[in-house]
Amino acid sequence: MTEEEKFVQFLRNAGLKTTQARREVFREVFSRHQHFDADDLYLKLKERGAPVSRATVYRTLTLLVSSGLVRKMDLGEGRSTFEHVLGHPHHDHLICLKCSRIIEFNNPAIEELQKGICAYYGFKMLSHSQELYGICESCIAEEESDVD
Amino acid sequence: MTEEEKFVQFLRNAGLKTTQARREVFREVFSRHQHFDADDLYLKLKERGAPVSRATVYRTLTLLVSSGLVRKMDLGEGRSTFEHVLGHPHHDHLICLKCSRIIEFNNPAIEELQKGICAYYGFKMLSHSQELYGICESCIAEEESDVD
DNA sequence: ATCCCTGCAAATCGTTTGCAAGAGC
DNA sequence: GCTCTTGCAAACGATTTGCAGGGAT
Repeated sequence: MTEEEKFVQFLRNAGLKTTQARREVFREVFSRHQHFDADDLYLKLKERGAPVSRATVYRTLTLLVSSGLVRKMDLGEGRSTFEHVLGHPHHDHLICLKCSRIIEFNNPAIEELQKGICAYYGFKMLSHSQELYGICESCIAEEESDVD
Repeated sequence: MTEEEKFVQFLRNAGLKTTQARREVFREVFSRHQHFDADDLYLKLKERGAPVSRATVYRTLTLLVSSGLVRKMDLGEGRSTFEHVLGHPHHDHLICLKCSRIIEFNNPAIEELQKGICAYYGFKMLSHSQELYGICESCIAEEESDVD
């Protein structure tokens, strides 16, 4: 079953309708393989001639998150960041404070340690987020050459 | 040097003034040993008879963060969370999604692994945040007894 | 047909800011 | 006294929502 079929199925199960606007948002989300925010999506849809109101973009993103096809993250800075889940197994982020680049990483050893911490506190972990903030390799190189 | 003296010194160095309002906010922040948000502070100050406007609470929190005496965190849910640094060496959080309780933990092994990840990507880490979301021990117990 | 959806604009919420009056040095 | 501060209210930016008209089943 394709991701789009899964979404349609999700809508059907929830007694919701498969509308043109929802399809457009869906396609825009799945055409990207980087992180994005609601406004990125809104602007891209408008620019590509499939305008959907901001309200609908937000409403559809909420549905996509409920369906489990999209992940919503809070990487600081007010707005929420999203990414689709397909081909994106769980990972955490390195976030460059200069250029805002986001690098994904996955470290099973850390995940194991997290489980141990939860066990210690009798805590049942449902999800986690881990962001390392700093300066990425290319920005460091830039800083070194630039003598501004 | 006490924390308050450090704050006064910070203000002085920056050519800023040590006002009554700033002292009040400072004291309220340092009288707490849990996490809080700007509005908690605003309300507590008003209730305790040392009212300071919300604007000033926000402005002073910004100063406290710049001075390094207070840490600002984004634990999701819109508002920012703060905590003072005194006696609070670096730590991460377990956050209960039912009762909002926050448990602090510190795991040097994880920190080491993070450093390794950064080294791998040539990334210079300046700070990090790690939050494990789930259900805390007491809420689990409650769920088991309650048959609602 | 029925009920769900959409766009719009107004409403929210946390936070920031311009401005005129007031307090620190 | 000069300058930094404050409180107020308006401004903000992201997100949500009420409503009336328009589509999907």
